[in-house]
Amino acid sequence: MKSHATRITLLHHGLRALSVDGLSGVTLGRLAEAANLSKSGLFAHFRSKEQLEVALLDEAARLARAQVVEPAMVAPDGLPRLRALVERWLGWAPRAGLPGGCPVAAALFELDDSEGRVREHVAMLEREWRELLRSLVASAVALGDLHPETDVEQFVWELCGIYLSHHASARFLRDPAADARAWHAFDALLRRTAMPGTSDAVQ
Amino acid sequence: MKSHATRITLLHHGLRALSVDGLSGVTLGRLAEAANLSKSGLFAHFRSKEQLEVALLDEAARLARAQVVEPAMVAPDGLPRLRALVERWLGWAPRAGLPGGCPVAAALFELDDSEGRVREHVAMLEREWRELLRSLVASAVALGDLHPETDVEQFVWELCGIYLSHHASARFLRDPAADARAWHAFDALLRRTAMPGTSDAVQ
DNA sequence: TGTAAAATAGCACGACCGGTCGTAACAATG
DNA sequence: CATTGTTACGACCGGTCGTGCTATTTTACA
Repeated sequence: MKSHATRITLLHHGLRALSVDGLSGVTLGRLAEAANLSKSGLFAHFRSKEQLEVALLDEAARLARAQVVEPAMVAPDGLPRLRALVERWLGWAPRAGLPGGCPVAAALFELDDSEGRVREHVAMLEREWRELLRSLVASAVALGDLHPETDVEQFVWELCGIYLSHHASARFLRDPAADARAWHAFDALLRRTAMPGTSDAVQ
Repeated sequence: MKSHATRITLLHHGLRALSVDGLSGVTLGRLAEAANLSKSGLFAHFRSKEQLEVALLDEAARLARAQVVEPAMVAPDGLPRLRALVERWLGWAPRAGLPGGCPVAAALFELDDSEGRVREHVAMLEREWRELLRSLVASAVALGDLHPETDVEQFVWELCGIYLSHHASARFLRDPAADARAWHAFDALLRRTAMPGTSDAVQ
């Protein structure tokens, strides 16, 4: 019982550090100090650095589900729900109380040339996320909010580009217009796939 | 004279390591070993880790200028030149002989929550790069290849999103369709800003 | 309340980190 | 030829890394 509470604390502080410093920036020593625990006490919870990293990524995904996905799911199915999700997705990390940026986005660039379990885990999370996006876009297509021949995969790919560009311009360049740029891009993407005349249809 | 040759070697090996492991993954010890030099011998060239990182980022920019910008500049001014640049930009790092991905793109996500000279240097490089993009887009507008009321800043912002999404899908997800997705997105962006009817004009 | 089990602390390890030291070979310059 | 500055070496600094092993404390339950 006590163990569970301690684990919560560790994941909490670990996720904060992860969002700021990235996977390689989270160290056992610093995390133990932040959680008021000895390094070996911490080590007993996660039997390796690798397992800690996986647990932290899962915690990030759990938080995103709670703060981004679930609230968006109350919106009406179709385009409104997709828009609600994007609304909560862009810049979700600070809004969820994290001091840094989206840990998964950062991991995409930190681990792109690595191998191993952690990379595979990030890949799985990212595939699941894109699958969620695909299902929302597909619903919008099925309900007639988007052109019936919309290339769903392409739509999701470009939406991810908007998210990454927003992350870079908001967090790194600290551009106050980042939100406006992202919405402008998203609206243009919607316009493209909504109007039959200039559609994005597959041949 | 000998000093210069050694420095070239160090930058060469350092840039390779940078593209794979990121800034924090480049260590003095490993770089010295890769360049067959003692750690203190290496230290005589760069008087701190920070200065090494700045030098490596400059080297990456220099390489990009030679492999991406200069070859593209021979294309006719306007849209052809812009297209030529994008052609060489997407996936330029491996094409330039680097074993990993674009060091600057990775740095955007590695340093987004840090402070200091290195971050400022990356910010400068990124600002310069976007300025180059802006000038090419503006030329395409001036020559009538794009709608006269094109929002140049927005165009560049979305183009950067395409680059980042391409980086993520090509390098992390290892999606073979990454190139096709990026070109599809770029073409759609061009179509949007070329056709007066569905333009992206500022009000 | 006694006791087994779980949770945490203490300590040590080998490796590596960025960085400094004194020193020596070498080049260029006066 | 003497001097000076650069380049490189090897040893070493205090610290931190991830990870074991062994106590000791704390908790949960009979």
